[in-house]
Amino acid sequence: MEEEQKPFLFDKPEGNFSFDANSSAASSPKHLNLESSPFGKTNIEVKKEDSYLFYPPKDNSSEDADLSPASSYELLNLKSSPFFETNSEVKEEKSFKSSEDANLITDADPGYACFDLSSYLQGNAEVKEKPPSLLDLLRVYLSLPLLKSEVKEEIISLEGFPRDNSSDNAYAEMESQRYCKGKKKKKSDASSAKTPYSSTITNSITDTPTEDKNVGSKATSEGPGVDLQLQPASIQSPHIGSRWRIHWSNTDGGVLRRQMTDVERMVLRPNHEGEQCPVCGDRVSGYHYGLLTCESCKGFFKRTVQNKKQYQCSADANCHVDRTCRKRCPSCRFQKCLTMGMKMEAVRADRMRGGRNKFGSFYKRDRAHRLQRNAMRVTVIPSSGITSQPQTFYTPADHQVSSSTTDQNTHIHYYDQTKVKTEFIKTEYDAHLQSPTLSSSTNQQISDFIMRPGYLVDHQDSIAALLNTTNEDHLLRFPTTYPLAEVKQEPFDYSEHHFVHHPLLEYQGYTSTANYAPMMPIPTVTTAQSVVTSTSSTTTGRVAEQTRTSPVLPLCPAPTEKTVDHFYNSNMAEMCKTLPDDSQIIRIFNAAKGIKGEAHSFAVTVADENLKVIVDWAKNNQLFGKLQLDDQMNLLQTSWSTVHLVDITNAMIHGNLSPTYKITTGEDVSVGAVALLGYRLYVNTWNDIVNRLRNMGFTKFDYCAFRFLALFDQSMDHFQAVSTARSRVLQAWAEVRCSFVSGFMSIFEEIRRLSHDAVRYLWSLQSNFPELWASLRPDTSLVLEMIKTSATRPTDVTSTVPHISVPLQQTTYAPVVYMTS
DNA sequence: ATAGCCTTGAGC
DNA sequence: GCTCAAGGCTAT
Repeated sequence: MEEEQKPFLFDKPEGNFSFDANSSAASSPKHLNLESSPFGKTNIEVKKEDSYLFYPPKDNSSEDADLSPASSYELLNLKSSPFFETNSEVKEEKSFKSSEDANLITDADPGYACFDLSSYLQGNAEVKEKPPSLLDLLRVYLSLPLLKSEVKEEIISLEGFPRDNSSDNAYAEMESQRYCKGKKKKKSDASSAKTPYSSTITNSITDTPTEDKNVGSKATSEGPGVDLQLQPASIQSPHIGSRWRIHWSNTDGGVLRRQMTDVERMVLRPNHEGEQCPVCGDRVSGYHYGLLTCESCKGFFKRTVQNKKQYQCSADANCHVDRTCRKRCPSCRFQKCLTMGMKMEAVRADRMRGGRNKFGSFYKRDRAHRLQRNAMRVTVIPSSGITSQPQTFYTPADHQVSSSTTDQNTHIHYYDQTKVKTEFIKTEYDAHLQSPTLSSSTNQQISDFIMRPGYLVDHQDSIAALLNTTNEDHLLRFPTTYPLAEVKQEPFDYSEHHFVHHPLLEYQGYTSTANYAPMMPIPTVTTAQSVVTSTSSTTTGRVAEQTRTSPVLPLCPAPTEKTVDHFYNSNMAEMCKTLPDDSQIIRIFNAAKGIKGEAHSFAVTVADENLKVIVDWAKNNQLFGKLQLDDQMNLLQTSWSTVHLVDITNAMIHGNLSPTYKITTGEDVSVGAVALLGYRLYVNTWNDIVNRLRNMGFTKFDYCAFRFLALFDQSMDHFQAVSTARSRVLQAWAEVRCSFVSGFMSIFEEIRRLSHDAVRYLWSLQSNFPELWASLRPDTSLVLEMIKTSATRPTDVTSTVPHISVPLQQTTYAPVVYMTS
């Protein structure tokens, strides 16, 4: 056995181990059997030798094993593992609390060994003879290798697009299980445990679902392990709180794994998953009445039309509509449904159920358009591994995207050369379906544009394409939108056109054109405008002319092959792809507001949850990965607060967060107070920053640049990886902004300073308001531990950003109103 | 009234 | 026979 294993040790010092998974299958599924874990019998020997150990699949001859992530022979750092110190003392079976950790171990997984960082955060873990600090756990997490890209590809191939015979079974089961609800989906298949390699995807997906609402609390998931891939929900819901899970399982050959990253989740995402309803931002459930919308807007639209409801807006008919307030003004909600493209005629007068409607071909074409459009920016992950540079595909055929004559099969012909390519297109396509980040203000611009007279009649497909493009497209002023180019050749003048036919016009109560998307220009965006105008030298003076009549055109010049080529090959576009889903921060806020505690607890909970997102994002960055582990830790401790503030700032700019959140104490906490970790003194300053950036036309590119510049904090510029990252970001950013970045940079510096002030403030609570500090549960908050560590470590002379050393001027943190709640 | 889940059935 | 976008049902 030992001889067989040696090849997997590579050139690491040999750490002997003898592990027989078969001999130690735990009898109780609720028990953690350390003895059966790779740590169980190897620990002592490894201690003597080295802490590193490659863990091979237990059965290489298995066909499935070849496809499993086990084939990547992951590296375990046993010394860093939380089991390391405790293991020798736990010779026999050690159990988790079944009540708390039922979600960790499924019935289908006897012998499942699992260590859950979330449990540690909650203080629930049993194995804590010498519990590692939260920072230790972070170190473990960072030290874990990334999964190999082959795994992703195999998963994709099994999900099948187009399906092949080999994937039919899994696919069909997925489909059938879509209709199994809740507990029915729960795995109770004991045979799964007996045949650990029964499913390739089983071994590939270690994602563990957690209810979105359960941020920071006990996960209610069904647990990792066997057959998760057959539960779409497990892949679908990006979840908070479970991302830190690291587990080892008997059933899949003994691989220490980490949670899927956002990127991987995106790659794995099934249709519409993660997409946001263009009306309210909720999760899209499919095409409804002509548009990809959520279930609630579908129902709302149906009820409204079927019952011929007439709503009256009590305000100015321009109420904001999002998931949290969609019930508030049905008038504006319905208006937005129509504006976004829902079709009243798709509601059947005869109420006949089932079957297909006349929009079938529209949906199909729309899908094809999206697919083709997004194929243009496909990045194929080379099978050789994650270190290879992605290759960007670009095809001139995509210039015809959204043309009504586009052959929907074009992409298939073009890309079906290899399975991997085709399948990856699917995931990219899915990922870009109605971008979750399309802000309402952006939508408004779009609707302003499409509602211009004459446009609807001749450009139905174009409208659909336009409406369904990503936020990135619009925010970046890069067209979706070859059809747009056509349109632009004939500048519009509102005064010369009449409104076109629309079902709305025939609907009593909605006959006023005033109910259409308002024609008022959006606030002038001088910076963005000048940048884009200067970029599009090929579009001639027509741009200037259009500036007067359309709020959109000047920001969205007709694309040239050059500009499009530049965009789709730009580094910035690649960087943007790594950003977390915009809805992430919304979910964090919504979930955290339910956590018991006052405003500071709310803020710290939000920060803790977002920190996990930030860590995953950083961990997946190549340059970040080039840093030594200690430097990674230091960098994160320095930069997390700025990244966090940037995230909330971006969400606020684009209207993704409500201004205040009511927490369990009944208090309304402003987003600013949360963003600043409870430091309300500077909330107005921050609000001002938000407004200024909004008025400057803060785009996703800018957000991307801010986030990277925040992570790779200037104070760490003496590291090669950091300085390289910073210069790359600045260069890419300057390219897309045509060097007009100085205004943004000065505001970024303000944000950076604010974030550091906020951290100092929070730390000051420890001495100034010990009770409040204690109420924040510093023992279970990674954020607080980071702050504490930064504050108590020796000052780094190379840093330009002072570490928190002493509580600042106490007057600054006078008891203001922090204690009101 | 809302919104999540369920049933239906034409088209593929 | 499968898909998926219709309508229906029902707990809240």
